[in-house]
Amino acid sequence: MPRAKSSSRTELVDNALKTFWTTGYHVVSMGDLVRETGVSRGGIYSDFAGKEALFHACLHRYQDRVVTPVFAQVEAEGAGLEAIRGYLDRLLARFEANQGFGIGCLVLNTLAQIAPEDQQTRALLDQHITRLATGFRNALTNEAATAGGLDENELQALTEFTLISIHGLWSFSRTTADVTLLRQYCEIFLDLLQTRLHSPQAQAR
Amino acid sequence: MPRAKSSSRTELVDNALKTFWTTGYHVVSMGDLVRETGVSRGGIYSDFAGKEALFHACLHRYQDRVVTPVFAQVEAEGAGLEAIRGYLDRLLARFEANQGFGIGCLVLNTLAQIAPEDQQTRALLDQHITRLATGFRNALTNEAATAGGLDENELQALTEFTLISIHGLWSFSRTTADVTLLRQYCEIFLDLLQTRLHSPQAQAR
DNA sequence: CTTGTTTTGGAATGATCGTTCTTTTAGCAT
DNA sequence: ATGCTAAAAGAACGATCATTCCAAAACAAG
Repeated sequence: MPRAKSSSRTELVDNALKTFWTTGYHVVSMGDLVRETGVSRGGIYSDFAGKEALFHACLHRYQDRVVTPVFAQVEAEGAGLEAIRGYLDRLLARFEANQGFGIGCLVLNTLAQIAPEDQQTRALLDQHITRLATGFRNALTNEAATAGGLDENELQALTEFTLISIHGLWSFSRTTADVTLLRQYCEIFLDLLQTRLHSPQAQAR
Repeated sequence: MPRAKSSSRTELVDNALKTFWTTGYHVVSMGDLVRETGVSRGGIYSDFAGKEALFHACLHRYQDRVVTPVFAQVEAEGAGLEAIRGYLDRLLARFEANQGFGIGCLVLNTLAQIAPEDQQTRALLDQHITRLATGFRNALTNEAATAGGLDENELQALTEFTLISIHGLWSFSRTTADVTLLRQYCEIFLDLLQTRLHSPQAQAR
């Protein structure tokens, strides 16, 4: 009969996630992971095929533990612009909770440092980005519907605009300790969405 | 009497820059650099203290060879919104010239993957971001002056907004091969700047 | 307590890293 | 041509990497 594991393996992934997130995949060594997780080399390799497999597990855990809590409301049925505002508020609160420079988003950090030939990891990152895009499109579509609706092209453009803005927010959060700047950005961004969604004539070019 | 070097060392840095840019600092090995630059290990170490010193030289070269050609017009005296539009056009043209996913900006890529304790590299990256911020503020200030002027706070907010938008553009360019999306984003972004700079009443909250 | 099984901690391993060093090659002055 | 000097090439080095393996500890069952 299998014995219960003394240290739950959810902790292993949680601690590995934190280490990968703050330090970056390539910089983290197995020795670092052993030290930070408190699990021996044998223990890690008994549950994961290797460093990369553990990292992939961390990417999934990141989705569940980090992304879902702040993003689920945007994905919810009936979500609108208020849901997007709430998402940004939660991001800003998270930025504020940390001191000093931010550590950014694990997915976007990884995207900037994976080897070009690492298709498997890239696929996982693409999944994350697709998830965000789908969520934002959901909220934007709902919001536009309350104001008479927008054509598909404009909706797609606003979805991409939102996605790119979020990329910028995460990227820039790594360079500043001043959350006020990020908050100002979010205000301008939300104003723009509000205008584009509710005053479609304003977007004529 | 010293002999003239057979292969100019500007080529060494140029080729190393390309390698670091496409592959990322930590993934690139000295063996890769030897192969990609055509310069032997001895040759590299005779000119640079090590891998990190060579990389720092590449960051400087990146400024001269990549950033300055597309950004100098924004930094020029009298630059305005047109200069920012031109900068974006040159970025988009660069995206379009490449096929497949983009490789992003060397500075922003590096920012996402340096070890937390690498203060020296971080300082170089901060210099780049400060340069961009200063350039954008220059152009935005000039442009606002033609329309009656904006207060310092609003100008600062627009500068940061521009900076964050550029971060988003570079980051997202790594995830898509469709330059049309990036172009749409730029259009919306420029519209926003135009509105904020020339219709200050629109920004009342 | 004893036995059988599982997990653990860390030594061992082969590969690869950044760096150094030695040998070979090539250029210039005499 | 010859001797001198400096650069080029890559072999060699120690350190460190991810991974494997094994002996010892910890637990469950009898």
